[in-house]
Amino acid sequence: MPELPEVETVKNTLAEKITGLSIDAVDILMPKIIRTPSPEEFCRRLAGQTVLALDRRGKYLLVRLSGGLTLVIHLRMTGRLVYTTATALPARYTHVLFHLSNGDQLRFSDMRQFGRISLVENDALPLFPGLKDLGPEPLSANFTREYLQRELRRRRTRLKPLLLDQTFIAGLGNIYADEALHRARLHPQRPASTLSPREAAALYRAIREVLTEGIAGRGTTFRDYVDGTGRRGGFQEKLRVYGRAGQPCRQCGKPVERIRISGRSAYFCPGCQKQ
DNA sequence: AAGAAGTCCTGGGCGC
DNA sequence: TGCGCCCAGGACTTCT
Repeated sequence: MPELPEVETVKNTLAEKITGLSIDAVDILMPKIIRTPSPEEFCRRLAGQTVLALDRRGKYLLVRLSGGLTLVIHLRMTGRLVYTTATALPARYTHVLFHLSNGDQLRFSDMRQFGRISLVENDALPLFPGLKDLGPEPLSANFTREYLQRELRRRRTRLKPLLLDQTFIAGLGNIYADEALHRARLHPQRPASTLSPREAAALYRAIREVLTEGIAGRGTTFRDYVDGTGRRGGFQEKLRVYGRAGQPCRQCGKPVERIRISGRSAYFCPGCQKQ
């Protein structure tokens, strides 16, 4: 599941390949993947534009183009964006093909068809649904210990759903949220407003640490994730709780537990993360 | 207004 | 062995 470290890795690997190239043409094999504008307008407006740079905001990949346009791409669960030669055999579930000016291709594939691609004018980006309400970037200077502490105090919800709330903090998903809580030794059910300043500081440190290490590990391939060149991540080897129900905690040896919190699974160690 | 639940989607794991 | 049920989950919409 592409979360912040995975999207950052896709961004970095693709930037190397496609920056400076232009998009000659686009084939849309599954129209619903294009959120906006219409598929026809999407192809027409994209043709001839040059890739200026790649950025990331939360789990959104932003492809900055000439003509004052930005491609906004969300991979959701199983989406992949991979640079290939034109002759490479198309992966299963390939839904959109971008023909590049050097003869190679950028291909979007997605088994579960949850991912979405939009073409947005730069002026409209700050208002774009999904982007406009995103919380702070956890690795930027905007995300401070004070912000986290202040926001935790005024929320009545539990820690796990709060970390998944993209308007609270951008980029965390189920994997890194569980890993951050384990590192901070905090129970996922803990009401956010009950954290002491010391615990809030531990959570702040854990979030930044786990995301930084995730990026250094080139992301987590739990199932489907690959980077912009088709390579798997390496951080799955370093996971302490996510997907490890029944296996011993790497810190204390107690078996990792899996519970459901507001419809989502949460992995935690009952020894390290007391209620 | 905030929080919870429903929706989309398909491969894989499990039970019988 | 094989069928069918159910689960995984990010963001958006709908409900309470």
